[in-house]
Amino acid sequence: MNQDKIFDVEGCKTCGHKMCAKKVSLFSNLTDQQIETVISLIERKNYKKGETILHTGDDFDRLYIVNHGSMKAATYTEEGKEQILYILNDGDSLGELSLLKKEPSAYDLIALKNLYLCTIPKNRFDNFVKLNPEIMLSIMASVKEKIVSLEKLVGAIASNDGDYRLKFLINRLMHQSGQKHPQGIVINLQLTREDMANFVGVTRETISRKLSYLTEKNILKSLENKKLLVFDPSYFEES
Amino acid sequence: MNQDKIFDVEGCKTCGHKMCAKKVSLFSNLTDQQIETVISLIERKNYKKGETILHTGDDFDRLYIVNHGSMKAATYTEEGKEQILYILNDGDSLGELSLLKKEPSAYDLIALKNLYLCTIPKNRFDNFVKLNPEIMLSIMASVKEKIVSLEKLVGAIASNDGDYRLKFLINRLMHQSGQKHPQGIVINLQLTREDMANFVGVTRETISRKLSYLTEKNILKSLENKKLLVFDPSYFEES
DNA sequence: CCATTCATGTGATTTAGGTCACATAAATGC
DNA sequence: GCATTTATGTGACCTAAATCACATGAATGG
Repeated sequence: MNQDKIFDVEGCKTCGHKMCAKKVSLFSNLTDQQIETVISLIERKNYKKGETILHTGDDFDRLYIVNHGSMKAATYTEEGKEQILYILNDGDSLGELSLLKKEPSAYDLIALKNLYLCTIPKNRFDNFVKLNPEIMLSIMASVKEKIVSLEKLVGAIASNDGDYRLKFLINRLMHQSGQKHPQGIVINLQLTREDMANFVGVTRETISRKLSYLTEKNILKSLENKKLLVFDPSYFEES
Repeated sequence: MNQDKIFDVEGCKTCGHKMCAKKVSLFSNLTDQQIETVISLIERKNYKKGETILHTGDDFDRLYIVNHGSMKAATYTEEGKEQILYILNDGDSLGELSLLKKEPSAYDLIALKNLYLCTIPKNRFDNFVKLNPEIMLSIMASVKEKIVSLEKLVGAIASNDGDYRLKFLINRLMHQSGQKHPQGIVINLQLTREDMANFVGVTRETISRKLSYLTEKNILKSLENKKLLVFDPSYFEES
């Protein structure tokens, strides 16, 4: 069987044998009927860890939905330093605004883990929206979430305080993808230290040192496979 | 005549004796008929420099449109440091997403100059959108602009490079509100050094020093009334 | 119009985090 | 399973900008 690049996902890893579009917040308010239609519009692909899904400048003409896995959206400075703007995981979507018009992508999309990705081509989605304008509200909610998340990121980075930036990062990751664990909360996005650094605007050395410190203090520790186990989530909650 | 707080703007300062809603990008695609309707929904108020229009936590249940003047939207860190997220001037709007639902404001809105402000209460605007759904496209365009602008701000601040942050700031201000001048481009937003600092996440001292340096190099100079005259705009263009 | 507040410029000092350098460890591919 | 690449930890050093301090200048309000 050709597992090379494209294959048909039998179903989502979490809920069984259907793309569980309902857990995608963008689709959470649709009727079962509408969900069926949405599912029929979807194209599925999978990507291996590290693979680039879309390059800066390529046509951004799809709605991207992470079925299972994680990916980052990143820009690059003139000197080549990566800036991660979004980290997406199960159920997250990107490109709601590609509805407007096809445009060259402002970022690279890169898989952080093996990725089961669903996309809906712009023209199909446009069509669906025309026939089901109620979804506009969900789209706006999703876009609003992105704005709020960017506003908070600006605030965290502008603080110029490494400890605060890291706190913000862990807090964000916990809420976005934290899973219960007997000893606390596990973050399993398979981010490298460099990814973390490139999200909050510090160097990998700084992340490394600060994580060492937090490990020493028994606030968290790293597990196999780039997982992070947070013993004391409250340490990262905004005070 | 009571000029205290509320008064009826006869018309916009720029184009004569009508609120020139057409120059508001949000309304740029509406028919004259629709524009008339929009105008009928507007409430007008004016504010003096420094006045707070809305406090963090107050109901954010209006669409705000700057008719004439400028204002900032700012959040505050735990230690009380201000972070400016948006600087709005003539024709700019804020609160397109208040369409979704009334929510406590995440920021303070504060007038930077004497401000002629138009607002449309949520329920009226909701109603208009229902009857004129085409405007959704303009709303999304406006929201998209905000996202792009935030993404760029993140990149600029995350660079951790003071010179670059300032370059970004001046570049942004030039494009947003720059006016032609025989010797270059004038920025007339009446931002204090501290405002500039609080937008790009540095201290006022740093802004002060870097502006002194640029003045020495004849790249810009400050004029009366907190105006900035940029002699060499190309210096600030992204390379 | 004067007094007080607020904004700005600039020096001196401190410091967090960047940079460079290297050793070790983990992952990957043939 | 070994070799090469990629990721990580940590020390030493350096630098840009924060901080502190103060003088001057501009704006504001009674």
